[in-house]
Amino acid sequence: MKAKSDIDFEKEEFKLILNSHSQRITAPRLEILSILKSSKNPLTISEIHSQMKNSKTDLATVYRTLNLFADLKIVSQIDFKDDFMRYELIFDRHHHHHVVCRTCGRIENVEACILGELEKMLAQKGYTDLSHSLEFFGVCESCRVNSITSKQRKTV
Amino acid sequence: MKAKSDIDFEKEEFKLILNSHSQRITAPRLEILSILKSSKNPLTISEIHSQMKNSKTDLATVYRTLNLFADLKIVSQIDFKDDFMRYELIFDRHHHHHVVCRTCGRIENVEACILGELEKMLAQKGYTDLSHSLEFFGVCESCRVNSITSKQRKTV
DNA sequence: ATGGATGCAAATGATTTGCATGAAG
DNA sequence: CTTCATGCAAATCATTTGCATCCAT
Repeated sequence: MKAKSDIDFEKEEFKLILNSHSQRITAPRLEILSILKSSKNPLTISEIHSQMKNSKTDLATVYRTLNLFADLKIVSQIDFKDDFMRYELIFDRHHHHHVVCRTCGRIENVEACILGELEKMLAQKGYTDLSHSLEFFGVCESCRVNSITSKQRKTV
Repeated sequence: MKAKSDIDFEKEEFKLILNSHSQRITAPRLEILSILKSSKNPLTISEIHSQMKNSKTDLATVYRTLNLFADLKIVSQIDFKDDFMRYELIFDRHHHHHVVCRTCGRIENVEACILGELEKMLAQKGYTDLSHSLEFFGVCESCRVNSITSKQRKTV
């Protein structure tokens, strides 16, 4: 559990971020930042919305806020090829990618990124302002084990 | 322009593909395969639909067909973070990625792929059945030049 | 005060689905 | 002749938008 001073500190940090982008400081914005900060994984809009204490905040506000944050590059938008966009804080974490288990959906970070060379190649071709998106998909160890177990069960 | 014998050959190829997956050979399926084969870039559903001669083919059929092809791994589904999925034939091309110009939308292939090492690392962590998606975004040379030109125009 | 943020409700638009019919094997 | 694909129309569902009100500055 967080101590009160930590909460205050966090709040000040969020206010600074909003101020530095000339954006108004409002309760929904602070709460959304706090939810994102305390999550290890990228979150969907409805996950964020359902974690809000102030339950009268409208879904539309959550959408508008995260679009704003994405434009300001406060969050990154992540696409796991299901029906939902996911959002993750950018500041205070370094660039990374994700592995998503195709079976249980668990998400792990992949810290390594060796795409510098590829981007260099593209820069030589004349591209500027380069970015990339990279996601991995697979079946994690525990899901593999479970699936083997259940196959054995079937054959018995 | 394609010679008749080429068209026949292509058609036979498509029939073989469908047969090998125990899928029925129908006019919409053959036509969609042909459109995909003749395109250099991944296509959206509505691009495919509007290129169909047999204009009574329903959009729903195009959706169903491409979902089927994706399940069978005849096409790959590509996500450029706009509102549309794109589809590209897998067979007869080797694995590659894309650069999308953020300004004009032009798409170029990126043949190099150096992700083998990263996937190996994930395999050691216990992941199986690995795949990845990788897309680059940037501003292409001609768009950069145009934008500089128009800035100069403004300052004059 | 006043411009921007929010809540509410309605619109949008890509994708999916139910069902009756028609074609493929 | 039976299974499965298609056309048509309606439904779904994430996301966006218009507008009146409220709040941060």
